[in-house]
Amino acid sequence: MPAAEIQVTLPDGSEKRLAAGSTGADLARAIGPGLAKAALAVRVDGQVLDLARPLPGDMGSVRVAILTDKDPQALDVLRHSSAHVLATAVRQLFPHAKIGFGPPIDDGFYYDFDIPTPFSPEDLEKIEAKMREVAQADYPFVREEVTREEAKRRFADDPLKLERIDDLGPDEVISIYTDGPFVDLCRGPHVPSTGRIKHFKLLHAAGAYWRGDERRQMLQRIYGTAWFTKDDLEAYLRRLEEAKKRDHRLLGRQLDLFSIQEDVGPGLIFWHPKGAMLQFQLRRFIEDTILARGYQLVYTPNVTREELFLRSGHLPLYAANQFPPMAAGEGESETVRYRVKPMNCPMHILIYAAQQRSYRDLPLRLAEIANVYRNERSGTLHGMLRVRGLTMDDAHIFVRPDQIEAEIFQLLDIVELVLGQTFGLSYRLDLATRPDKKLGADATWDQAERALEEALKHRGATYRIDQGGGAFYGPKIDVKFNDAIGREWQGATIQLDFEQPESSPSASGSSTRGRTTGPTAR
RNA sequence: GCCACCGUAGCUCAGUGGUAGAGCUCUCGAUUCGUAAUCGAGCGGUCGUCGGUUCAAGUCCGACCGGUGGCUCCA
Repeated sequence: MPAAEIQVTLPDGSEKRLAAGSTGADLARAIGPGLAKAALAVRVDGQVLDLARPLPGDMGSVRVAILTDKDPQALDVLRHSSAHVLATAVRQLFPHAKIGFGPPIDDGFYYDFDIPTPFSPEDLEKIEAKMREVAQADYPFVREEVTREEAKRRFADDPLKLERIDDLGPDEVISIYTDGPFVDLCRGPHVPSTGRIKHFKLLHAAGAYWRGDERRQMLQRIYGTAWFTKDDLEAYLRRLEEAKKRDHRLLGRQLDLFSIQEDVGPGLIFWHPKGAMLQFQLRRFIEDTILARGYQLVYTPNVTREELFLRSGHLPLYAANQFPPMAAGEGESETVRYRVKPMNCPMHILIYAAQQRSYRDLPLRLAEIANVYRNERSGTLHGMLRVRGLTMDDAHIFVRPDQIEAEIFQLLDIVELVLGQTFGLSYRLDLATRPDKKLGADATWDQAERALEEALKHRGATYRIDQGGGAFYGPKIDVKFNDAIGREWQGATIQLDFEQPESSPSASGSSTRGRTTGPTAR
């Protein structure tokens, strides 16, 4: 027996009674005509829903907020709806385009299309013009719930959507949204109609693998941005312009700090005198910082017999990122393969293992500001922020299990001192857990992941879980920050490794290795 | 690596297959009240590289090198 009335509690604590089956729009109207006009969506017990959805009436009083353009959550809704308008326009101009995903993102939205010929800049202009027509037409966003069979029938010509439908769990509600001529499989919510979307701009097109998987087909992605007011849109576009002026690649040239020479190769940095002085000062600062915290400096070779990286487990799993081997003659006729080092771990472990160690020696903190070379994929290179040759502030700490937490605390302190206090960067912590390609037993991973998470929790740090983002030898805490253009980069990383000490000939089985990489980049 | 776009003077960029250009910088000169940009002149280019098409290629085609944006912030 459904209740004849539903009771809602508004954000200001007041309560309202509505007839059963009333929608968010009904509630807004009941509160006032101004709000009814400004309303975009509702938030019911924390969940954002379409204005046209009936409010749930079967669980007593619900907390309901009417979302307007004042609410940041409403901006996501607007952008999600903008993505649908984009797809609506593309389908009008390119009826054969198959649709992928079209979510809201920070500062905007995108939509992926499977289309034989990629979009040209002129296409984007036409699409944006068509989007304005779609917005002007003020099509309502109509939601319906369908069965799995019905959904498959409706999207029979859209293989990407069919794949998505197959991935939906048996209990999930399948909803589709229609705006004018366009129908999309979509979770929602959306603004009431396309007319609410007024201030937007398409930014650029780019290739993007279906589901981010490079083994799958390449789709054509269109990025755009959308805002509630013209001022917001213009301010955003201005911000992009300003950010361009602060691009380190531009400043590097203007201030004569560094260059990259085609004769030498991509991702390899030449530090000019002024830039080198900056690096010199930074190194001194880092060295002072870590020496004061019980780290000991070491220096190790830049090349090594390949054997070392075989033993450490790097080669099978990391070879794609290492430069190919070079040969050197040794002895009478023998040729031995050498590798440039991409990281220092095996080297530092050799120093640790060079003599008998007692648990009394722990923690042993070995640090090196080292040049390493990695064969990064050409498409990922970017100025000084993604390179093939870099100088890393790298340390390996050999610890007993009961010392792990204290060391992680100190590492996070160093991160805060350098990134936060010294450079004023706001950064984020990610706990990256075991990847598919990995060494070691699950029990070891359980232990390592738990140790990192405990340290984060005890410190009261906020962090996110990066599922499967760990290194092949252990989980890690990644420190990420944004550059002047708003792009995100990985700075420091704190990693736990139970494996390499074990596979190393004389390292103690009870020791564990922590490792940190600082922000010194080259 | 993959997709798109781009590569012309030190920098920013124009340049329907037919004799390589502009602004800024720089050098010199003039002028001045000219507060880094007043006026004039000059310097500066195998048009990324290699090959092809053509009577003729910066322009069209191919390969390569390099750069820019992007490659799950999941229906």
